[in-house]
Amino acid sequence: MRQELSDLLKISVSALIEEGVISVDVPADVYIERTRQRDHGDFACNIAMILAKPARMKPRDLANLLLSRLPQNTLIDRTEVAGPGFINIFLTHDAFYKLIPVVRKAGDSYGCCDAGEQKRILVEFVSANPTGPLHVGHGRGAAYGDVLVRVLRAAGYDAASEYYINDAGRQMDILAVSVFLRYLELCGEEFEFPDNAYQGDYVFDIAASLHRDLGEDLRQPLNAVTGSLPADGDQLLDTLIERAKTLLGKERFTQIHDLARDTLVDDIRKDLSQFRVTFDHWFSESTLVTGNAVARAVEKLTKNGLMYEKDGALWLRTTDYGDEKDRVVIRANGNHTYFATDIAYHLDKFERGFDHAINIWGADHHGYIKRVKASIAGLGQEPDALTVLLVQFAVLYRNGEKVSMSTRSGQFVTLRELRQEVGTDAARFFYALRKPEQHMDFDLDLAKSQSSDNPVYYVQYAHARICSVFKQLLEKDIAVDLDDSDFGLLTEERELDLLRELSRYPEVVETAARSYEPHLVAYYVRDLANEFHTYYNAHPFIATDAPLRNARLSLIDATRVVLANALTLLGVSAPSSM
RNA sequence: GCGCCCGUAGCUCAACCGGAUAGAGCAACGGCCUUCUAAGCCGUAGGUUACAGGUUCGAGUCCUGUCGGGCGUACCA
Repeated sequence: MRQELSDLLKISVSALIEEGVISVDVPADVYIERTRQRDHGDFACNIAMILAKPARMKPRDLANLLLSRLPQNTLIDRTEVAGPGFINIFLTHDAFYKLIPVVRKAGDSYGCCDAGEQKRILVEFVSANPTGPLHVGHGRGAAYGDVLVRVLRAAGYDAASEYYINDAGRQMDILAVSVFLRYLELCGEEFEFPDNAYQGDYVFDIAASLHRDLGEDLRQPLNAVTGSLPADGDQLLDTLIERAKTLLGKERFTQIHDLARDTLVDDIRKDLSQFRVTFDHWFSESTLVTGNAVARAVEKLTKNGLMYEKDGALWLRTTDYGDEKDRVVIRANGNHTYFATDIAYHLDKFERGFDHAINIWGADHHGYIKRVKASIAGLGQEPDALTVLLVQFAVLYRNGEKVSMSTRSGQFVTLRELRQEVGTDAARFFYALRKPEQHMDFDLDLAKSQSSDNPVYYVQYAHARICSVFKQLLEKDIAVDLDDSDFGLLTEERELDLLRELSRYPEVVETAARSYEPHLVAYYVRDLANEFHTYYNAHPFIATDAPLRNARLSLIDATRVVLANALTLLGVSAPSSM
């Protein structure tokens, strides 16, 4: 609808240029916006004010001239020039009426468009270390990423989702050692469990399954493991890792390591799946090492003259691309850094043929953006081919008090816990109502409460109400013919308001996709529910004569379709009864 | 110190490439169920958009500075 109006005005501009009345460049796109106030019409256009200066005309005069060249059409009822030079456009009722059959016929594809031109986009999100269950902070990234992927697809992008499994680093070794220590406890050993090893119950569970399957095969003399450890926490863990690797041998240490990883990845996958978040790919960091991708990336950067050696380490000259300092890729001890696998990973993404890569990171990682973009540029890619979207942490409040979280100490509210207490629908909608870069206060008591404060019920209720109306019709055996309705009977202000809202949906989806702001869909669907509830309270659907009844039922059926579509984009269910 | 993000009603948050009179929900107050689900609707009240400048026809939105909050500044992951 907006596009059609934009095209009409573009013809006006072109006409004036051709006639030689004004001498300006043809604008690529004439921007039309929804008005905030009803008496400004349905749409407004500021093109006259933008072109006034280059055309050397007064904005209002130019606006009138543009209107005089507007082509004939059936959409526009009347136009006016207002304020400093706005062109206000009032649409005909027919322009809205014809939407009803369009929506009902399109069904779940209403709102979809081809704005994305099927460009291939890879969206990587969550990517939490598989060293423990997901917490509510990951939930925010998961909800945001998943809805973004759904919105991108609806807007015509070929979007794929991916989870990057950080399974090649020290944290995983610490997890393996934590499991090993719990295993020794199960063998009857007694010692002080390091307080900076992983404390969670899941560590114990993995150890228990090892003990069940292998008995005491992995048992080592306690003194060889925990004897005379360094006092420093980090050194203590590193020493334990070394000893475990030596005592068990590489094969058996890897066995524990992989069991821990697979158990946790599997747990995360199930957890996310129940949160209705599924991934197209699960990408393992360790395959970059074993598959030589890291070496290949380093080689490529070396060939491009961006690597140098200093103090025994290999550095990437990221300062060439605006980073504050150069970064180490290969440490003096020969180990690759996390950054090294990240470089290889992004090289791999583009080698897979994606036009664009989106990374959704926790805001605490913002310091890495420059260096990753630098490495992409160093590999010969356009750095803008990567967009990093930051999700701010949710600060949790319980009983009015801030909840502090630490994965290592095992003190955190898990996503699973939230889901089970709040429900997936409410949790997802709660997250979806906030734009990602906004700091978020997450009130656990409110989210966990089943009260009507939670806006998700408000929207779902609107959908259920419509379904209920149609159920009533069946029960009362009232004939309904939605395909032959006289929409001209829909003259109530509330009906036109509702239609106007329905017409907005495709624009919302497209804007949400283009700006990576899926929260717009959440706000839209709440507004739509509000329009419907207002209508519902003001006018009867069933207890009217047949022609009006059919027209009104067609309208609310179209509303039902859009409510369901928007909820689906948010990954929230649309119940037919509540 | 430097860098990034943020600052909008009492609280939580919106505001469509910069547009006209900044909007919702919650909390407060007052109304609406013999009729399709009251998990609903209608109304009232609530604001110097942190502060000070600047850019222009027009700024919550862009620029500069100040204040306040969060995060980051590793041969950690």
